[in-house]
Amino acid sequence: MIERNPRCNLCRLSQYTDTVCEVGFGRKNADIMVISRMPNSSTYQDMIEAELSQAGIDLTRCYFTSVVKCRSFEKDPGKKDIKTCTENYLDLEIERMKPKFILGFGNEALAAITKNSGIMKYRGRVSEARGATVLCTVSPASVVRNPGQKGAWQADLQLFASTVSGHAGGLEIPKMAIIDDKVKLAKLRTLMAKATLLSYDIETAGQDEWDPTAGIVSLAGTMIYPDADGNDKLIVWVIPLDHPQSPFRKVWRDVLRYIAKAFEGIKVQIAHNGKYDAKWLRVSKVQARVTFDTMLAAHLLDENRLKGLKPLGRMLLGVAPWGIDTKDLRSQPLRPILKYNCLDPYYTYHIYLKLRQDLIDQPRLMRVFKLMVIPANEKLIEIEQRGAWIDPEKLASAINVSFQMRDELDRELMTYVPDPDDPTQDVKVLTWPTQGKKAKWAEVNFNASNWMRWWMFEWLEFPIIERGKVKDDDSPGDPSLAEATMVELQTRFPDHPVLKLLVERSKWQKYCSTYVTRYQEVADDQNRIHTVFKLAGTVTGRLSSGKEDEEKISATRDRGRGVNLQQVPRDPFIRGLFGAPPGWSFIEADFGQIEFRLAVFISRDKNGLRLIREGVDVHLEMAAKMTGKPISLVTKDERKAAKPVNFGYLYGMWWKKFIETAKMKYGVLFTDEQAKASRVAFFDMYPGFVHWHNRQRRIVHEYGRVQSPLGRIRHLPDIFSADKMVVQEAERQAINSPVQSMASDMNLLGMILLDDEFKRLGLRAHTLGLVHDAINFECHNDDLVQVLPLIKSTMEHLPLKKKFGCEIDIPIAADIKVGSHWGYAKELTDEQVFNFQHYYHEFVDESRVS
DNA sequence: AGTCAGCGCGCG
DNA sequence: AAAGCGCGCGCTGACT
Repeated sequence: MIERNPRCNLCRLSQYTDTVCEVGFGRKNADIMVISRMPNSSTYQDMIEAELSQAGIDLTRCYFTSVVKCRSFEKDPGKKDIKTCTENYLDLEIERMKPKFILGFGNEALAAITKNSGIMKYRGRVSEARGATVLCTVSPASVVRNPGQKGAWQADLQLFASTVSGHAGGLEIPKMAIIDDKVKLAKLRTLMAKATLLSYDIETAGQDEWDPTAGIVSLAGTMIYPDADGNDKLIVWVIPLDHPQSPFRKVWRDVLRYIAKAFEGIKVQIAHNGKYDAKWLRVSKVQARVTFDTMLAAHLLDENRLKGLKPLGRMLLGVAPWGIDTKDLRSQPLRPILKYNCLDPYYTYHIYLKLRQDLIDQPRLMRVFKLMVIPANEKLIEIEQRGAWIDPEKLASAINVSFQMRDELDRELMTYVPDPDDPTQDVKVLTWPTQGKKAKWAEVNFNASNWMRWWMFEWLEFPIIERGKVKDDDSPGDPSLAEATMVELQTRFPDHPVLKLLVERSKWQKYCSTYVTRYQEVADDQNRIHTVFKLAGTVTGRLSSGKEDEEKISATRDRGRGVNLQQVPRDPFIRGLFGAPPGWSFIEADFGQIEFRLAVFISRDKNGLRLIREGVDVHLEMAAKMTGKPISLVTKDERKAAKPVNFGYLYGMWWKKFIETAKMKYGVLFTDEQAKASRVAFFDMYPGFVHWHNRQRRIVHEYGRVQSPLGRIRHLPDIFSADKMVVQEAERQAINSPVQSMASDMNLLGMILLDDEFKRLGLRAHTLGLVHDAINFECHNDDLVQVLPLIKSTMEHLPLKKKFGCEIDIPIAADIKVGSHWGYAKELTDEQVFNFQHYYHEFVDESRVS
């Protein structure tokens, strides 16, 4: 094959290895090439060989080689090393051997073979490159470090084996019925009316369902219906809709309306990420529902697994990835679109059969699925479609103010910037950095740019306090320009005006870029802002908020409409933009100190139970304990400083981090001794937490997973890692997860029940969104008197015992705020909530009429 | 022009 | 020896 060169010194790695330049080994005319990132240790080589044989690969057909040829434990290969080494060795090996199949391990192998980067994205995909069929997956080192990856890793290798053997897929693909004329459509509708189950999927074109140029390209289903003898029959069908080659291209909306009623009548409606499909279909007047979502079920059963339809198809059904490039479907030929559109719901149906059985085998999870996940999904469809109202006048003025503030700060800062064309004033100006290949002067840029680093640390000569990650080539990381650095510099140079200006500027810059302008870009013609809430976006069961994955792809332009409504700055300048339209009020209902309460509930700490039952402010209590003062003398700042103590130490924070948090978030300084003492004080106050932490550690070490009191499971396979740091991380997650999980499930359940009640009682109130432990509503002013007490009592008395067999023996508090706008909503006392008619005028601005 | 990692910061 | 947890996303700069 190729010669090794023991004197090779083309890259740095040769200096860090015992054996310079180990080339590949194995069969010389092999048709399978296995490429690792560097020459494998015998452990990893054994691991790979064992798995490959297990998957059915004949090892004598293989040639094993690597991207870089020097193995080093001290030094990770950098980009340059990889490039140099590949060009000189691996490229030759591939060229000479001409393998039919290539298996790559790790991101380095992926990059060397396919020029792509991002192994977590590209893993497990079969593609063509270098004249071979290629599959890449994570490296064995990564699997050992994070044992949670093992299952998916084995599935990748099995897929590779089945690709090699040519026996792809365990499912027979049935004939598809293409519904392309009126007669077939009428027949389909008749079958639909009888059907008991439908798995459906749509292909779409256009930015989102409200885009005037948007359309549903095709609708496909896999359907179960009884035949004349009452036996279940399966049919796979697809209707071409808004596509140039479709017979229905001009009447596709009518076609959907024609089948709507039959569709809506089907009892079991299955989809993968069905919220997306349902939203599109509802815009076209088909009230599609999701009674079983395979993505949500897969995620609930194992939150760590890949939950896309294709990976699930590969892992659960053993089918090879299918599909087409979904960009601009209307410019592609129709036929393959229909074919692939059919496969999605067909495979979804088979995944459904498996996952449903898995849930039946785990009744507690099934309960969470049926009582929490599926109803929440239904509510979220409506919440996302309704959107949150933003005040158009306030928004317009906020945009003006934000830009004015930022530009004014820029102008002030510019007085400290030298003129680059006037080197006479100071020779240092000659070091003004360049940018780009043509040695162009860098523009002034007060964001975290290279120019900014020069200006701060060379021109203004501030000391470098903190640096970022060390680079690949061992050069030191970039000097930090984070706010924490600025604050630290401020303590050293309190009189320097630049620091204050910069901290202020970064706030306004963020408002301009991330908030106000974005809000205006995405607001619809009713001044509503829409988000996408994901029920499978977090490992704990919390929702995440933002946009569809597809919308994230284009980086700058066409950024998609989805906005994260869980990170709206608390500053009333921003939060005050959101509200309720005239005639309506905005309500925020949040669970007070919920995570702390639940930690006490779960740990059974006696003192914690007592404090909570007595309604004591735990932060105030901690402040008193830390300062040694009686509660009445504790200042506001001291109480503020106690907050990070409670929340940090609760989840395993160490005192060093406490000092940082206290300084950064609350501007309170602590010495090492005070910090250590605060940690002691915390566990002294809540001794039960120590035992609870230990119990969680014991459970996770034994079972590799923990469960929340409502039944949600967090799998923590990393607990079996050989890396101590990884293990400890998993231990802290085992402590945090059940608490965070239960809190967010309570919030979710509260939302579901309230939304049901509003509908049942005909109250004009809607959920606008969820923020982890809070629910935001809008409510017609005339219905506030009924709605406010309903919200409070529902949230404080959730039927957890009835629904999840979990009896809570501590008080739960829902704090209610009302106002015309979120940022200005005022908190109500219990008396005000339950007798709102007497306080109406205090909280409702009647000059705002609809 | 698009992609990606790293940083930094918004929220609970 | 070293240690909160959970998210999304805009910007920069390097690269293709």
